[in-house]
This record gives sequence, C-alpha cells and structure tokens, in this order.
Amino acid sequence: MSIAQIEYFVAVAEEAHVGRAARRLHISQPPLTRQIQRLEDELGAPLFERTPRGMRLLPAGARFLAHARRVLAEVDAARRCLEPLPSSQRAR
Amino acid sequence: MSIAQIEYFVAVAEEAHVGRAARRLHISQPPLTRQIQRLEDELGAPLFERTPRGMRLLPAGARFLAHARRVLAEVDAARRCLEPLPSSQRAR
DNA sequence: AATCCGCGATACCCAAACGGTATTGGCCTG
DNA sequence: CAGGCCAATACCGTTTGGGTATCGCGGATT
Repeated sequence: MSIAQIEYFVAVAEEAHVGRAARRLHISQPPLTRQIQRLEDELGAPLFERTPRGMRLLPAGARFLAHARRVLAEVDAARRCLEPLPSSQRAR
Repeated sequence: MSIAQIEYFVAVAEEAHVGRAARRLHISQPPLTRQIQRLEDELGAPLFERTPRGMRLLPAGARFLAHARRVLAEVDAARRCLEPLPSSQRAR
C-alpha cells in the first residue's frame, strides 16, 4: 500500500468514476484502475461495486475511506512540519 | 515520500545507525542510505547529523519523527480496518 | 604519528513497479 | 438492435528500488 494508492482510492471514492478521478489526478484511467485493483487485492476485500454507471463504495470501502483520509491528513502534517516558517512561530 | 521511506526513517532514528536499521528492515545498507537522502531532499532539510559513530537526529528530524509515527499508526489502523474479525465485533 | 576499523556514501547493475496508448468486453439507452 | 459509455486488459517504455562491491573519512589503538 502506497500513499499514492490511498490518494487514488479517495479520488475514485469521491468521484464514483474512474475516468473523472483519473483526470483529477492527472493520470490516465488504466493505471488508476490497476492501482485500485492492487489495493483491493492487498486488503483482501473489494472496496467498490462496479456498475455500468461507475463505481459505488461498498461498506468496506466506506470504512476504509475514513482511515484513508486520516492517513493523508497525517502525511500532510508531516510534510508541513518542516516548512520554512513565515516569521515568528515556535516548535512545540 | 512513500510509506516505506517513513518506516525507514523511523528505523534509522531509533537505531541511530544505518547498518543496524537496515538489518532490522531486512534490506541492505546502501538503499537505506539513499532513501534517507531522498527523504531529506524532498523535505528540503537534513534530518540527521552524520557522525563517525552513526546517525544523530537533528531537531528537525525529531519533529518529523513524531509525525512519522502518527502516519504509520494511521496506516496500520487503515490496514486493520478490514481484517476478518475473530467473532463478535461491530464497526463504528 | 601511523594503522586499523567501523561508519555512511557512492558506483554500477538488475529486477520490479508505474504510467501511457491502444483495445476489449459488457451493460444500459435510445 | 445499434451506439455509447464504463471499467478492464494487453502491451510497451521508463522510472524506481534493492543488491553487491567499493570508496572516503573519521576516531581509536598502540
């Protein structure tokens, strides 16, 4: 499981559509489909239901989505924790 | 920044020694050195001081370490959130 | 002061992972 | 029953990651 995969998953969950999610992520659809498949494989459970209209989150996917967002939030915080500070601010 | 890099960083921080951390991670020393370098590059700041005895966390590294552990904890939680349940347990 | 030893860093190579283009298969829709 | 839209697959080139061998540089030992 990679950070990119988690970002991809969140995008697909939010768009409910691989093609739109791919455009939003600036990658093409096939790699995105594959990363979602790999993620499902690794987790051992499908996260989406494939419909002719797009992708619908399964209950397992919804549960995972909450965790995925928390992971991304922590990654963001980690990235920012070394950013050059505007001026006056102290570390905790 | 990848999850593996974060795990690598935590191992090096805890061991204060690239060689030992590499053994613990079951990889060899040179790739580990490189991943740490890449992480520092991406973050735009050195995280360790290189000493003849090993690696010592810099203040920036210590700050990042706390975040790194939180990221890994969330990743773990995400992984476990779909695990087959022993018997009786309900989702939140 | 000269030598040795242990550390991280570098050079080079190979295998695995990732993304892109082209195409397929399936299912609703008109 | 034909067209269109969706995800899925096939195939390819490039990039990334890890391994082995080796270097350079300090500190420690005598």
